[in-house]
Amino acid sequence: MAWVNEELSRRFGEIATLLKISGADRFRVRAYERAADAILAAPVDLGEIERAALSDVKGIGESTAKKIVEYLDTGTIGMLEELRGEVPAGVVELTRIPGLGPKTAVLVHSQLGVDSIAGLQEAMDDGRVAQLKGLGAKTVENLRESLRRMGAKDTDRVPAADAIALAEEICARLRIRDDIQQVTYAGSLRRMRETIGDIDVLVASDADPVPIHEAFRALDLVESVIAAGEKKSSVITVRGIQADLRVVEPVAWGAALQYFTGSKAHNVRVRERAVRRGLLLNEYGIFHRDEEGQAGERIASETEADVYAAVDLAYVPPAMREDTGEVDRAADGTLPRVVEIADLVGDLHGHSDWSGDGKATLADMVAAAAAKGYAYWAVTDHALPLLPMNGISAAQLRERREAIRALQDDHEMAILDASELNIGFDGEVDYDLDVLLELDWTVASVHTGLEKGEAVQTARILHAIENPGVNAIGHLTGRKIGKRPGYEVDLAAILEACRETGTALEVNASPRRLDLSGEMVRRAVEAGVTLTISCDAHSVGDLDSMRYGVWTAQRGWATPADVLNTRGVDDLRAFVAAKRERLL
DNA sequence: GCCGTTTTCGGCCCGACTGTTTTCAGTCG
Repeated sequence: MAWVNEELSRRFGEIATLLKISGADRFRVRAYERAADAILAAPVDLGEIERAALSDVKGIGESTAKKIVEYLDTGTIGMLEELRGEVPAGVVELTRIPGLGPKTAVLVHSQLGVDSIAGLQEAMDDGRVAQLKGLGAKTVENLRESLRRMGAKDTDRVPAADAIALAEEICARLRIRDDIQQVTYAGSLRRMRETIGDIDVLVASDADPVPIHEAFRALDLVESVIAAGEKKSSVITVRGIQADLRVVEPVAWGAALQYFTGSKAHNVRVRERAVRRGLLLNEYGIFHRDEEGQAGERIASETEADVYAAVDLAYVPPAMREDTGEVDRAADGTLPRVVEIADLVGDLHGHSDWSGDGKATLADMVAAAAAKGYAYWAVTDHALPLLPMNGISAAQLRERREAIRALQDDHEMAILDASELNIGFDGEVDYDLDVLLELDWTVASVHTGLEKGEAVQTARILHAIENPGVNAIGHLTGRKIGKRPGYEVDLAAILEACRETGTALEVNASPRRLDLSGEMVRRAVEAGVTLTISCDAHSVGDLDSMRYGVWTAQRGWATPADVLNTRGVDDLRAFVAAKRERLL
């Protein structure tokens, strides 16, 4: 049976949305939103566990547990079906327009009978919307702009890979000002979510913030201004990505950074702890409350660690701030020490121009990897015959081996004689076993037949895992963020096979891939599977991507012990040898 | 609807900005 959590989470999220439009109590709405989050974050398949244990999951109470059981038994949730009957689908669609929330959606529906975006356009054109109480000409103009923008792109989120350079450019433009002490980007980009909705830039300045905001809004990267206040500016950049600026005093830097990094759900958790302690937490610091509950004396604000400590929490790395249990673990001192970039001593997936798609020579790639201070770097050029365009034959592989030997004399770093194998339709890989056993390391990946279904993909990958000459599975789902979704796999079965055989799973650090995803990393860690974090570099510049893989691994709570390339070259060779001994 | 250093009921995070208001509701993050 397939993992049921995602579908369940979607349904509870839909209940929350429909309840909100129906005007339900906001705390009840939030309870359903939290249930949806809790279900998505659960590290176990809710379809598989004891039903009595469902309400043990934080955020799932008696009522939610009942609905989960109902879904498992019947495939539907009665309450959701009823709500769908009450709220027209078109009204839900209206709330997808930025600036138009549930209140306005209900207003235009009840007063004007509008139940679609097309209907809204019409009602705006003939002036009926502007006549409604609380709405006016300016609101209509803003809604038109939102709709125009929505029509121009197919999604409101962009791959983080597309936003990173722009965010760094904005920061660099501001950093040159001498009235600015600190500047960084925060938000979902700092948490390394794989797609982002906007870029959040934070500035610390002890000067007048107004000129800083003016300068930000006047950047030539800015296409239009959405909001222009004294403390906050919002703009649309030339690439269509929204960017927000907040300017705070240097003393509030830590509190503002914590606040502005999010996630929203994480911040709510932390602020709830503050409330229970009679404190107030906002973007300016953590404060005692006076008799009226207003902010009194400031307790902490200068660093994020100070803020967490003030509510008795260990520091939480940004990538873990998603309200998936990290606050409770930070409270009782059991938050895992997640892997950091400094823990990595090697990179186990990279290409030279021996591969058809490699952009740099073996010598250049090796030199660049050595400059990172690595103990080892695996050159995993593509293989033949399964990848005709880019692969190399067994004979070329042996030729390359001579080149590696020659280079090795110049480097302390071990150059691992390795290969990225292709997983064929039946799970076979390119080289014969005797050729595989001559190699130091192999990673096997799917490059063809991406359109095939879950059963086929799972079977071919499981077969590759059983091969004693395969040491890791590369980019497990084949996704390209923002371009194509990954194919489906039975992750539970693959994790089990990896653990049984001593095969690693790769966290591909290319910002276009991030494959495994953070969620899948979490499940792999739970299952006790060994991970690798590798750049899959095709150029010298790609070797800088390691941080994205590390942050993705952090999102899945991976510790140094979970990651093979935190270990020295002897341990790495032992890992390879252990699988061969087990299966041969 | 969920939950507990406020523990089985009474609370539930916090602030900025806009537009339409004349004191604030709606939206967003």
